[in-house]
Amino acid sequence: MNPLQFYKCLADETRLKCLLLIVDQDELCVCELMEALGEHQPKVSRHLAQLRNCGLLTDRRQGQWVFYSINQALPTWVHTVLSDTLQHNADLISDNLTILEKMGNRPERAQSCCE
Amino acid sequence: MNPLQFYKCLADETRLKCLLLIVDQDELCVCELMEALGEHQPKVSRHLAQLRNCGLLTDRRQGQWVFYSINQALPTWVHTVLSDTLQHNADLISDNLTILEKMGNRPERAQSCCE
DNA sequence: TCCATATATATGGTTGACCATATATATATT
DNA sequence: AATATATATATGGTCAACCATATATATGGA
Repeated sequence: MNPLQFYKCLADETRLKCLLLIVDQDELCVCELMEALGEHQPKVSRHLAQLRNCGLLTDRRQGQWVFYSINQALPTWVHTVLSDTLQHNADLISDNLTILEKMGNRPERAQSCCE
Repeated sequence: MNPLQFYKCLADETRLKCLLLIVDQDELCVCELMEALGEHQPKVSRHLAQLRNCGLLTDRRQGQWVFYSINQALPTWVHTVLSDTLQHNADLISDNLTILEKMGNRPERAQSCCE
């Protein structure tokens, strides 16, 4: 992971919040992120695609939903930077987490075959 | 330190390299950074001013030179991110460090009054 | 067909590059 | 000491490139 590319990914409010929300929640789908952030679907989708193309996120489809999570193959220092940032700036997404928890109709996560 | 502003500062090659070089060398002046990066003076000066205005760097004038260093008042997580980034991506500035070490006429650092 | 998600295009705003110039200090010359 | 010059750094203006957003449309599964 090239640090310059990595920090460019973090240098946008929508992307930064998506990443921190996903770090906190392990896995979120586009509609949950839309709701939590109060942003339109194409905007969220576009930024998630960019984060996936850069290798920061991986996605898995389950029925109609696409769930995004942090790419576990990333080097340790990248995970450290992300969790340090969240830990010391939890207020940045606290409102979004509150909205997420109040959200109705959150998609059920199916167990994957081997869990 | 607002994380978004922080990461915007890191999301430019000139600024990222300036920061990592200064983390490595503790303190550098504009002419040393120009030489190490092979960039023109106004460009380097502009980016350093931005980093100082955001609170990432502090400067001290000594004769004709202005030395920049990391603002020690920054929160710990910021220092951690910077040193982690350098430690795991040393190759990013290794060429620049080589140039710096070969540079002639590097300004002498005066001891401050209390050291 | 409906719902969730992705993509294409156009537009507006931001940012960095570049050049010229300004300021400030040091050194040299008279 | 006064003046001229050199060096180090900062800043203002313009332009082009890039990026984010919005709208509209497309895809793909239930």
